[in-house]
Amino acid sequence: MLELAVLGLLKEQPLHGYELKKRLSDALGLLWGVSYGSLYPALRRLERAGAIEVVEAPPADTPAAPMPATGSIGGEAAAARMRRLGKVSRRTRKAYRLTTRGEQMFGELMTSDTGPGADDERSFALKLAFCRYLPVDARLELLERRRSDLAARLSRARGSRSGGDHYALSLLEHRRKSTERDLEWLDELIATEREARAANSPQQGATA
Amino acid sequence: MLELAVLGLLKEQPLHGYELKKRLSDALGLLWGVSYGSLYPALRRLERAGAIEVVEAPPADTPAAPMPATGSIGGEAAAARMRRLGKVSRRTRKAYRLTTRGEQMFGELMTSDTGPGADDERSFALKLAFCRYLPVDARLELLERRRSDLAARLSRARGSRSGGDHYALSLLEHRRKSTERDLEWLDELIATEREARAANSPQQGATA
DNA sequence: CTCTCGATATATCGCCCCGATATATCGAGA
DNA sequence: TCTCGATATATCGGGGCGATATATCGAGAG
Repeated sequence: MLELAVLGLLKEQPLHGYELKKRLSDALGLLWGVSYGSLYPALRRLERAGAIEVVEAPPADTPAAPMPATGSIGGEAAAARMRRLGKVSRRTRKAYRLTTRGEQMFGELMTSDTGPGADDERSFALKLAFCRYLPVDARLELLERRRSDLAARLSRARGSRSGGDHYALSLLEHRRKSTERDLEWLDELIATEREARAANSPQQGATA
Repeated sequence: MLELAVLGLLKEQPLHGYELKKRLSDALGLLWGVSYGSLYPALRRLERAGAIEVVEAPPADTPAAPMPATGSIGGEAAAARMRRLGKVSRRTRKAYRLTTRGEQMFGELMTSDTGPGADDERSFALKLAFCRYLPVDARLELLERRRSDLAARLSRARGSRSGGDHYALSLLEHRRKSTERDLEWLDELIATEREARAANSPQQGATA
């Protein structure tokens, strides 16, 4: 799960742990605030698996690892000043870059079906956030698999006879409605996606 | 989290692990299917903490632990038959009973504020499921705390300017609407609760 | 000028939860 | 008889989380 998030973020550009944490908590903070206690072990796992590799980031004069000027890593000027003063500070800062193996792993994770588990929602939201990296057919498959999962859950919810007090009943009902809304939303997404596919490759309808 | 669920179920009657698992997965399975890998350690923790204690459940002729006839623990007839035949089978079956300390811990867990964390929703749903054991004021506090948490999340969601592609935007928007629905639902619950309180003790409005 | 404070940055620890798996008994039916 | 599914308890590895430790750096207070 976390692996996928990291891989997805690193597809754009190399980043170091702190920045990854911020992006996962803020930008992708739709749901889910990742902790260092999971992030750094995840980075080590990915490194061990050969999916990412360290690039020596720091002082701006290292041409080997050109970090984008878009403030993602600050402090280069300061580091340069220190070096001029004869100090070697260089606080430990490692940036990670996606390898070919990492790209491959990203693709596998994006299309793998972990089955409806506990963090269903997180998992789907994450995949949706990186949906743009998938070919159109894979996008549709992702959306439709989610749709069928939710539909199954809904019919299960409808089937179970109500046991419990007022509060439990109300919660159950609210969640049922909520799932229905989710399905409607998914249907919209699917429709949009189908239109886009039809517009981009209309010959598919004629040849197949 | 799991502790609270176990404690809550044991308030009704003593149960053994397997039955607890079933009830947590089915009856309370609104969300959340607990695994043995968490349940048995949780039982051990609770036992260590003195919140629950083992009652020797099995063969129906043990008057010390009168299990309710409501099929929660089956197999007594079979066990009796075996005993008649001279066999001592007695497959290991331990039922757990809530202690006074356990009742106390339940109260603490129900009213404690873990703050908006990851399993926000689970936690609230769980507390709502056992809401009936709380005094009315505590119920209202529970509902209102949840309301303020959701309201905070909503305003945060509204505040963050949209960054991301079509999919991320759509997801964000959908989740925003979803939270709004949740708030409406909570408001209904709160209103109902207030009416109930007013009906049960109308003098409160006059004396205070 | 110094001192502290908050942001930057990496890393680890213990705890909880989960899925998978092992083990064993028992009733029902092939 | 033999297998299958339900009953029942337990453990293992691994991931995620909150808390915490450590260290540097820029900025503002005194």
